[in-house]
Amino acid sequence: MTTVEADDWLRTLAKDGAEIDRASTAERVAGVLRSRVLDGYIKPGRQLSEKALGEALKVSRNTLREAFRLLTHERLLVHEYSRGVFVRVPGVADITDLYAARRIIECGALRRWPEAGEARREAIRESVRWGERRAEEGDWDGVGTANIRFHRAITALAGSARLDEEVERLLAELRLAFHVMGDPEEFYRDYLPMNREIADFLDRDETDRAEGALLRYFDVAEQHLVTVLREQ
Amino acid sequence: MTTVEADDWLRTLAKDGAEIDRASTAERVAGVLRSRVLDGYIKPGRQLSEKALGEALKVSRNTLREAFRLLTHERLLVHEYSRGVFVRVPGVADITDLYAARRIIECGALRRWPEAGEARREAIRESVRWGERRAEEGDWDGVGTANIRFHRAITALAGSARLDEEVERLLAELRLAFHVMGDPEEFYRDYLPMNREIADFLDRDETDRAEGALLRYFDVAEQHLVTVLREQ
DNA sequence: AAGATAAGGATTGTTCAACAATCCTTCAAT
DNA sequence: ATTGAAGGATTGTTGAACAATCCTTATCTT
Repeated sequence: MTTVEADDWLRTLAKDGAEIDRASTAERVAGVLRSRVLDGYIKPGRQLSEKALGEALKVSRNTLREAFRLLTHERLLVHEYSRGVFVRVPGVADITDLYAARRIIECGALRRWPEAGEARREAIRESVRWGERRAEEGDWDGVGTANIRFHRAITALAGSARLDEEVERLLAELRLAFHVMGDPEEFYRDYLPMNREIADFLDRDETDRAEGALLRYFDVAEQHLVTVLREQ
Repeated sequence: MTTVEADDWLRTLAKDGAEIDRASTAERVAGVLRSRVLDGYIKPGRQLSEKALGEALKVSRNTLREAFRLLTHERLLVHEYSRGVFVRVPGVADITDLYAARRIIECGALRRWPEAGEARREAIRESVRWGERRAEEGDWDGVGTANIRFHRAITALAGSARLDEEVERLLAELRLAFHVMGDPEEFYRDYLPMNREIADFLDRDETDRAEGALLRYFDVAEQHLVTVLREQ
């Protein structure tokens, strides 16, 4: 190991550390809240009181308000004038809209399979294999994560960072819906074989049939969510 | 005019007024800044000083910071730790990504033409007619606005509010690029006939040919923007 | 002349306290 | 049961203060 090599990895590490330290407190708070909302610790409908949260997180109300503003654009929180900030409760209309958007984006991206590079293609296959392994071990959280990775990988076929970002937002909102509906295990179990079907069609370059299968997935998933939400 | 009817229009009017008054100062400031950035009054690259802007708009620095947080997610502003907030300067990579995203979304939405309602179809036609009238009167700002309406109308074929919102963001970012490049008159003049072509294909239900024309528009427009930005 | 270092000034990031505005809850009157 | 008033809690905004960071300028060294 020469000095030049040592300099390289040290420089990389120093750069990573610098990026971490340069996040403002408001951004850090937003990150903590985002995680807590997405993992279901803070449930949909819950009010985020400035006073209580400011004391708990030991930050000032102004800093907290900045963090809230960062999160409302992600549609995870709803800001109501004079009433406060709440975790969004997705309704049936939200689900319908989310799936309408996903159909356009993900089916459009899927059509890019013929010109996609091998890394992007492999990401789709790997997410399916990973989900199947998780299912064999009964790790349903892992299956859910694999499903998200599958859909991210489809979107990534388009090669647009902005599209990836928007799909992240859509998927995050869908996670709120899961928290409303409770245990999503049977949700994921049924759809893993559909992901396998889509990936197999793609591997045979049968893009039209893959798109048809993806649309069927969206139809079934949406119907399932809408039905469950209607029962709440 | 019966009392029932009178109650209806009064109630509607009172509701409109209530919505207007319930915007917080931070949101109002964000709206003012958004408009100023989009119409090019505040140019890409300009720093928005909290001190100067707070004095000019007669709001406190804390309120201004909230407004900034609202705008950074729209990708109009860039927030740099300890250095301040700047109007984003789009580069070539941004343009490439913007058009990659638009190809997926707008072409995907265009495919929904066969099942679209008449109102949505008419919005596309009307935006083209409107642009042609603006061009006859030499109103190039109006032509630019009509072009934006055309693309909004295409997106609206998908019937998703979230998609509409995302395309608004993409189009807003593109307007920043126009401000970098200067007078966009010749940009719009050349593309008005392409919009007409697309609308005519749609009216004949030749959706594939319309999509082909839309892709050609994206290719030419992107190339034009990239070329001009490279010269700056 | 070019590069490095230090100092000073300006701006940003955060906190705190205060007050106004608004909402929500409770209680009393009808 | 409904309405109105009062009180309490929370949100929205302001301004001052201080710490942290960056940028500019001046000085020193090579």
